Amino acid sequence: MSIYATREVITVPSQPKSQNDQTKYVECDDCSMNSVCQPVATATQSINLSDSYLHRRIPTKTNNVLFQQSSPLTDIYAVSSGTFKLCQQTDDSDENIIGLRFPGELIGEDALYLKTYNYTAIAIGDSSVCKVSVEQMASCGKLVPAVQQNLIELLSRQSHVKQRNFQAYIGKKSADSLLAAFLLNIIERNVDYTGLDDGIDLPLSRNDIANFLGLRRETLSRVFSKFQKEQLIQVEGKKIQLLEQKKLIKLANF
Amino acid sequence: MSIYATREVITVPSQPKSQNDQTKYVECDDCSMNSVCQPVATATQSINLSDSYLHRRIPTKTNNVLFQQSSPLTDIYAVSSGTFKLCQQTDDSDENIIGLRFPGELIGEDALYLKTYNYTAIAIGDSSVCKVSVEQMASCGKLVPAVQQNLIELLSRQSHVKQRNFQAYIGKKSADSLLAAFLLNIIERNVDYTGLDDGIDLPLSRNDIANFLGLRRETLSRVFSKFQKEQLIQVEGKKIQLLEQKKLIKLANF
DNA sequence: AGTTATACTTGATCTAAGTCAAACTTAAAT
DNA sequence: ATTTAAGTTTGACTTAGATCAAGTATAACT
Repeated sequence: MSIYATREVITVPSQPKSQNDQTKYVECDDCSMNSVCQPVATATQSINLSDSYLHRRIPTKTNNVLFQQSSPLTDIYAVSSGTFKLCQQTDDSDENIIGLRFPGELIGEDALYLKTYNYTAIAIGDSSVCKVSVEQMASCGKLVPAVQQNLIELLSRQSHVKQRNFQAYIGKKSADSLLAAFLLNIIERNVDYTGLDDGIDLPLSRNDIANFLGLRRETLSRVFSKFQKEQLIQVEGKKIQLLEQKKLIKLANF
Repeated sequence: MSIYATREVITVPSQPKSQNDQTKYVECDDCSMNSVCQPVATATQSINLSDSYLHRRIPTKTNNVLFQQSSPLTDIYAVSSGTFKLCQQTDDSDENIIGLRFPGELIGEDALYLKTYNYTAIAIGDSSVCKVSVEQMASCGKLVPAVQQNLIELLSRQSHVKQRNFQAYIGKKSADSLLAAFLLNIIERNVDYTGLDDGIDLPLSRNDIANFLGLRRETLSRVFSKFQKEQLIQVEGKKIQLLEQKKLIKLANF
């Protein structure tokens, strides 16, 4: 019944394939989905259940779509490298970015309740994802309670990430505090999963960032310029370094 | 080991106790936590496991604290009537409202991952909650996989609520759109759980609403006045009726 | 390379929200 | 019931961000 029944499972090693591959993958140990990926020990045996419902590190090119809004739930995903944007179409046919997902974070888990996806998920920059078949995992869960226990922790973790995201932006209105909060939120989420603590490599355009934060691109541009002039950040194309995290935290009034 | 081991279980009927009790309780059928509250059928028996880990409809007076930020996780809660605010202390010792919870919604579920609560939960107006002991539910879960399956759905549902909340405010900056989004978000959440579709009875002060939305109380007051003059809403004290939902939706640019 | 399109930045005005101050309204206290 | 305090609304002025417009940089195309 699963539409993936005949598709080959892509197995990729935990470390980058070659020394030329500069892609920063999240370590499996640091990934949200880890708890449902690892071999599960039962009373009598330790088996790698995950192979039966898991596709690891599927390469996903820029602008590839993981799933479309309103389509029925089949899989939930974890980002293993790159970035994804979650979009909804507005009435005036503008694309609206309603969330971002970074390595180690889940995509589509809220559809477990809804049964259909509530947004379209699109790769920005070349990325990769791990994918679990909901149907197949459910079967395994009936056999092995630990799989379910792990899924519970995973969902709670994602719930916490969402709470943090919400807190980051609610109640902030000035352009300075919004951008500071945005940069810190991204850093925070990347520290959790990749260990980097002051560098961002974000393939989002200024336009998309402005759209997401509810600012005009001109205003965002001015704040970027100001932050650079004040030596709070250092920008080289899409790479952003935070030079003065403490001052940014003050600006974001965390 | 549970600190609640000696506390009496409060059992309250699903309907209000007397005809004088005007409190609007969420119906158990409509509650987030329903899936872990109802009797669970196993192969050989149908038992009401819930009594062993569940306290139903505990009355909670205004300003009562469910738990303090940073204290260790013991229970997760569902609001059965009233409203709760989730707060964090800022460095300058201001109270910061970082979320609201309405009947049928969960509180503290993100601590399943964290193991400690990440905010302080306070009743605004007389309220009541249902409470599950995490430790005791976990034991039951090992015996009865259905308990865990239900918890998974519950967490996914809450994840969806949080996504909707985030979407409601992200990218909105004008005072008009923020207030419209706020009112619609609350109505939406109350429709899900109580079936009312255009009335709000919100014990939050204007000051708290302004704080939450990142507006000044003067600005919020002006927008309230404007919305009333334009016949979009009707206000009587803490009761708010939405007269023109379509216009409000346009304002909130949903 | 040179052209065209797209993305980003900077400047000059205008408008919406912040700030400060005072009046009014509702709730609490004696 | 009267006083006091807390919450809310309205007005006058200032400031931050939107808007409109032009310019520069970067990427894509032939």
